[in-house]
Amino acid sequence: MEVQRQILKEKIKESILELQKEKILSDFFIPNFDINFPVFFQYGDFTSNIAILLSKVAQKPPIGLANLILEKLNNKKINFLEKIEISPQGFLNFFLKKEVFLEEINNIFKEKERYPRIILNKKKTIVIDYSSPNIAKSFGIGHLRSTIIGHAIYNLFKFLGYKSIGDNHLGDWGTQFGNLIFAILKWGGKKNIKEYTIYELEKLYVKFHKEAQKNPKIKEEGRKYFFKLEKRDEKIKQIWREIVKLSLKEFNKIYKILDIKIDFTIGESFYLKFTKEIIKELQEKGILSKSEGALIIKFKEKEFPPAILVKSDGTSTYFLRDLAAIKYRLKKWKPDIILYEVGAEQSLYMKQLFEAVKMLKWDKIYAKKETYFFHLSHGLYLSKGGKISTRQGTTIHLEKILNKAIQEAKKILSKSKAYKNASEKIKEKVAKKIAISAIKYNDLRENPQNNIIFDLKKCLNLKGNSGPYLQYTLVRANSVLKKAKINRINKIKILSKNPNFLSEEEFYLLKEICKFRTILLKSQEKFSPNIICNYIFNLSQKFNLFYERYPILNEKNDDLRKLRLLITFSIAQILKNSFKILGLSVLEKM
RNA sequence: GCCCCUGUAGCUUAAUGGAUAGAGCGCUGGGCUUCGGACCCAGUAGUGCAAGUUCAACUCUUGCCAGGGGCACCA
Repeated sequence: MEVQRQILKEKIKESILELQKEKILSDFFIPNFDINFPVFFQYGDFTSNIAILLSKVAQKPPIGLANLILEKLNNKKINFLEKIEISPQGFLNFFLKKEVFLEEINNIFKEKERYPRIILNKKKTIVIDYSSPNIAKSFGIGHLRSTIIGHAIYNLFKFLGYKSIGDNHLGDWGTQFGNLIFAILKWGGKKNIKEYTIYELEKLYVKFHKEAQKNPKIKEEGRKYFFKLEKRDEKIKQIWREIVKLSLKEFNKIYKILDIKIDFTIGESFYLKFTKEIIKELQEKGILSKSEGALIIKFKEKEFPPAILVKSDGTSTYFLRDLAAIKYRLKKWKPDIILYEVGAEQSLYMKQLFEAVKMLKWDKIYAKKETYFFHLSHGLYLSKGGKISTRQGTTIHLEKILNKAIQEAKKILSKSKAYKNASEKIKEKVAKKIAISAIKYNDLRENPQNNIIFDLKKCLNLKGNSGPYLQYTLVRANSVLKKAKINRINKIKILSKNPNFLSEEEFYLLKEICKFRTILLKSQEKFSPNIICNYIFNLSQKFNLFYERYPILNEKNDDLRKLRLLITFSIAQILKNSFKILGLSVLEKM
C-alpha cells in the first residue's frame, strides 16, 4: 500500500503542474502535502486534503479544485484505483481495487520475516547512544527506558536497511567516583574492595550525599579523590577498576535477562586520551574561554548558559569527554544520524553539546552530506513523591520488579491448560519471557517523551493493551496455522481467487494489514516505537474479533478458508516481525 | 527569578491542523456448541481555563492555572 501511496502523491503533483502549464491554475508553489489513511473506511483507502490546502493560493474554491485534479488523475488511468470521490469539504478520497490488498498479503507470504522489504536506506548509517548506565549504581528503571526504547529503535533502523550501530556510553568516569571512593575509604569498613556488592556501593553513594548536605566540606574531599584518579594515582585507580568490573558484571547480567545486546560498550574513561586534542582544536578555532579558572564554551548566539569543559582544578567534565566521544564516532563510522536516547532532564545539556558541535563544524565534515544530531528525550520515571534519584536513595531496582512480574505471570500460567503437565522449570522459563515482554511493552507502548509515574500494578498488568495480550494473539494465530499446515498452500495463487467472498468486516482487517509498511516508516521518522505498538495492538484486537466471529479451519468453502488462512498468516507474520523490532519474545504456547 | 516539557474519561493513554476524539484498566451486564477464555461483545464517562489565528484547533499563538525538569565546576 505504501507503494501506491507514493505513486498517488507523485500523480497529484503532476496533475497540478499540468494544470499550471495549461494556465488553468496560477503559478503558485505546491506546498508539502501528504496522503493519509482516512479515519473511517467509508472514506476510502487514502485521503488527501490537497484541494483544500490549495484553495487559498490558487484563489479557487476547494471543490472546484478537487474536480480539476480529479479529471487529470482520471486521464492518467492509474491501474490500482477503483474510484476517486470528492467529499463536501473538498477532500479527495481514493478507493483502491481489491486486488491491491490481495497482492500485498501475497507479498507477506512470499517475503515472510523479511516483509516489508524496503531497500531505501542501504548506504546510511545511524549511531544510537542508548542504555548508558552509570557505573557503581544498580540498574534502576530509569536506565530501563533508555535501554528498551533505544534497542527498539536500533532494531527498527536495522530492519529498514540502515547500518545501525549501538553504542553504550558507560558513565565510568567523573567526580562521582571521587565521591564514591572517598565514601568507601571513610565509611566502607571492608579491607578488600572486591568484597562489596553493587547495592552496598550504592548505599555508600547515598550516604555520601546525605553527609555532604550536612557538611559541604565533604564534597571537596570527593573532588580531591577524583583529582587523584584523573592524575592516575595507581592506588585510587585500582579501586576504580574494581568498581567498574563489579558494575559491568551486574549490567551484563541484566542485559542478558532482557535479551539485549549492544554493539559497543565504550566507557567515558576511554575518551580521556583524546581530550587534549579536543581542547587544542577548540582553542585554535577560538571557541574556548577561561572563566574563574575553568575552561568554558560560551554560546553567544543562543541563550544557553556556558558549558564547563575543564574544571578549575584541571579535571575534565562530562561535556569534554562527550565531545571527544562525538569526534570518535564521527571519524570511525561517518554516520548520517547520531541519536541520543537520553532522559529529558538532559535536554539543555544536549542542546549545548549539539551547539558546540555546530560551532566546531563537525556536523559538516565527516558524513557524506551532513550528520544529523538528535536527542530522543524520554520522560522520567517518577515515583509518587517526585523524581527517582540514586542520590536520594529512591531508586527502584529492576530485579525486584522483574521478580514480581514473573510471579504474576506464573499465577496465570498455572491456570493455563497448555501447561497443565509442564515441569516447574519450564513454567519458570516461560513466565520469565512473559514478564520481560510485559515490562518492555509497558515502556514501548507510550510516547517516549511522556513522564511515567511508576506503577507496579500497571507494569504487571498482563491483560488488555499489554505484551502478553500480543503474545497470546500470536500464539492463537500460530496454533491455527500449525493445524492448517500452511506450507502446503505455498503455491496457491491467491490473486486468482475472488475477494468478494470476504465480508466487509474481514476486508477491513485485510486493509489494516496492508498499512504495516507505512507504519514502520512513520515510526522511523519520529523515532517512536510506540507507533508500531499502537498499530499491532489495534491489529490484534481486530484479529481476535475476526477469530471469534469467523471460522478459519472449519470454513467449508475452500476458497474462503484459504483466504482466511492467508489473513491469519499475514497477521502472525506482522506480529512476529514487529516483535523482533520491539524485542518481545515469540512463544510456542501460553 | 529565567528557560524547557507536559495537562485528553475515576486511572494509564492514542490522534503529520481534517471528517463521528480511538483504546486499555476500573466499574455494570452478557458470551465456554467452534480453530487456545491471558479472549470476545455491549454499556459508562473526556480535550485544565480564557482569548486569538483558520474553511477546519486536542494539535498553532498569547495570557492564566496546575504538575514535572533544568539553569558553571554532578553526570
